[in-house]
Amino acid sequence: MAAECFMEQGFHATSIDDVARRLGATKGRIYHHYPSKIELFFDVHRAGMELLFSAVEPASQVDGDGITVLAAMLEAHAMAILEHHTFESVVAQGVQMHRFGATTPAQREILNELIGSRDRFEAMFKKAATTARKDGTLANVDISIAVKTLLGGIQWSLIWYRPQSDTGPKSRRHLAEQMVKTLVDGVRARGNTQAASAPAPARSTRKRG
Amino acid sequence: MAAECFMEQGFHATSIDDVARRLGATKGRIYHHYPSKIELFFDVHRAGMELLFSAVEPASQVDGDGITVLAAMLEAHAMAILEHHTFESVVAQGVQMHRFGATTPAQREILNELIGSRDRFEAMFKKAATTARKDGTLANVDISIAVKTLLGGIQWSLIWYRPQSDTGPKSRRHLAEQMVKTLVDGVRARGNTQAASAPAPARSTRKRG
DNA sequence: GTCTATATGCTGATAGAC
DNA sequence: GTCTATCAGCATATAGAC
Repeated sequence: MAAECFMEQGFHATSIDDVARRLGATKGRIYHHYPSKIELFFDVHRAGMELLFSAVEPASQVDGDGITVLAAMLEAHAMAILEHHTFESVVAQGVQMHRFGATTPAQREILNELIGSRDRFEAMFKKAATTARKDGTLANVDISIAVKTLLGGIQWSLIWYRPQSDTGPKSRRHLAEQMVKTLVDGVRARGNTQAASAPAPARSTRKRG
Repeated sequence: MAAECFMEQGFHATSIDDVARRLGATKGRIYHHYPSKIELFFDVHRAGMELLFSAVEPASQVDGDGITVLAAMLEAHAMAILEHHTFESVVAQGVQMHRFGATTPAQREILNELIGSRDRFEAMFKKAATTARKDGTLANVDISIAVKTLLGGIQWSLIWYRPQSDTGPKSRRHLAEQMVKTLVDGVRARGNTQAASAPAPARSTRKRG
């Protein structure tokens, strides 16, 4: 499936001719397999979601306390995003497309199905966070907002990650580990410094200069 | 400036007629002020970046240790993103556009300038993180990756945030606080549980079932 | 300054040859 | 199944009236 040009230019900027050219063929071939451009897009979207599920579901079954499971899921997600960033860019586009755009009722229905799977995906992380809460291993945060923020921290790598600067699975693993460490443990130093006990960030806007 | 329809449908899916209609006018008006569609887009992008700078720069001057300053900057950034999410969506699109697309050398040059300001923006956060490191208030993370992850966690709200479900500045403030708390303090419970001392997430994939 | 045509090119989709 | 025309519609941009 060479339909990953959607990633490079976006759905609207990508013409069927572009896809066909990259495939070394002409439009005829594509329209033989797909009735319309948007259904091709949906298919890529669907494949992207399946890749995410098959990466994260096993991770949700690891042994350990709540936060350990959540961290494993996040790392699996991060690895999947980096490895299949072409597909996952399309997924992200689909989410935005759902938010507005989709015109015909038929398209709307398919999009709803895809967004539904997206919601089930997020629910997996919420469930893991809830388990960690009961566990006592989750910090005192709003689970819904926290999960969106965690996933966002990882998914934003779709924007800045450049695969060509990648030397292979090892550097991807390093990236994934660092992202997850940042998100799970935070950037505030742990331990017995005075900063670690302050519960909320200061909001004074008094200036120095 | 009603050119925020770029946010709703994206650059390519938005026609000049769309923008003009929302403005209660016709194309003539727009082409009188802007020579082309992409220059209109660039102008919105530029405005979006200025909004970010004028939100975060004051926050970088608050009193406090390194992590406190960083947290204040993140919260200011989050508030700006939520308040001006239309403009910031355009900024995000511009980043992706830069990654590939931009065809003519003239467009490329303008985009480079805009992306340059984006890099200066990120550098502010890296500088604050470096200060916090010297401070001892920053956790042991890769600063470059951590900053990208922190900003990503906030910026992903561009995708899921629905302004209509917003009851005003107060709920935005709540969202911003929760996002920053999640990012700065992490989701792992702090304190004297056994989990808090484990440095890295487990990577065993042994299943239960 | 703002509007109403209008030119020009591109793109999604179709029909039919091979 | 895949390719080569080809149609029809739409979008950027321009020219000129008011």
